[in-house]
Amino acid sequence: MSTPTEAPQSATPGEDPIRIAQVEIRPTEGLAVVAGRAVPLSVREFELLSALASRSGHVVAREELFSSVWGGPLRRGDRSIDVYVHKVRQKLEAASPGWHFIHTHIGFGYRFSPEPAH
Amino acid sequence: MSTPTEAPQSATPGEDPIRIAQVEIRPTEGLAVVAGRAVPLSVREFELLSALASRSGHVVAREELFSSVWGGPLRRGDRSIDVYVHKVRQKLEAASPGWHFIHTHIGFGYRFSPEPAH
DNA sequence: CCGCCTGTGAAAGGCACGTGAACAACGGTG
DNA sequence: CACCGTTGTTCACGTGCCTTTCACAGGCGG
Repeated sequence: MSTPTEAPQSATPGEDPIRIAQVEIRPTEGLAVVAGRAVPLSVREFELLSALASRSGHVVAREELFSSVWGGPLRRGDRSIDVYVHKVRQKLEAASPGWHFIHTHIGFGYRFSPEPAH
Repeated sequence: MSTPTEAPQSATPGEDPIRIAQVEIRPTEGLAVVAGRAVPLSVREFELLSALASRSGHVVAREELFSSVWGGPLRRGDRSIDVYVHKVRQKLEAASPGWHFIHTHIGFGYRFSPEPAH
C-alpha cells in the first residue's frame, strides 16, 4: 500500500510532483490534482498547500508556514494564514467530498493529512 | 538550454494527429476537427492549439507558450497570447457549445482540457 | 466572565486577463 | 494600379480574480 512518504524534504518546492493519497501537486505547473480532478489554485494558495504537503503528517508551525509562503516574520494579529487555509480547504474538499485534508492544531499550526470525514 | 527533460515534445507540431476527447488535430493538414465539425484555424491559431493540446492536462506557462508559437522571449506587456487564446476559444466553443477547452491559470499559464461547462 | 485563538464572510485596492476594435502587412482579383 | 478579404499585432477599456484587512462569532481554558 502506501508507506507514508518520508522523502528528504527540500526547503524549496522542488520540481518533482508530490503525491499523497489522492492528492498530486505539480510544482512546475502550479497545479494540484485531487481525486483525478484539476484543482485551480492561486499562487498563494498553491504555495501554502505545497508547504503543508511537503511535510505531510507533521504539524507545521504558523510562524514557519508564514515565513515559507509569505517570506517574513509573522506579525501579531496577521490572519492571512487562517484565510488561506480556509480557501485551500474549501477547494480540496470540494474536489473530494467526505475527506479532510488540513487539520488545525490550536496554538501550534496546521497538519496536512488526507483522512475520511468518517 | 532550456529544453525540459521530458517526452519527445517538440515545439514544432509533430506529424501524428492528436486526439483528445472530441478534439482531433491534424498537423499535416493544419486542421482541427471538433465534435465532427471542421474548425478552420489560421497558422498562429493552429500552432497555439497544438502547443496546448500536445500537453493536454498540463499547465503550459505563458513564457513557454510564447517561445513555442512565436519563437522568442515573451516581452513584458505583450498580449498576443491572450488575444489568440480568445480566438481559439471562440472557435472551439462555437463548434462544441457547452464545453470548455482552454483553462486559465492566473499567474502561470493555460491548460488544455475538454470539460463540460457544468 | 474574560481573553485568546481560529473559522468565516465581506470590503477595498491592485493587477492579470477578456474582449472588441483599429492598423498595418500581404496576396489575390479585376 | 485600385480594391478587398485575411491575418497578425497593438491599443483601450472593462471585468473579474487575487490578496490583504476588517469584523463578527464560536470554542476553550483560566
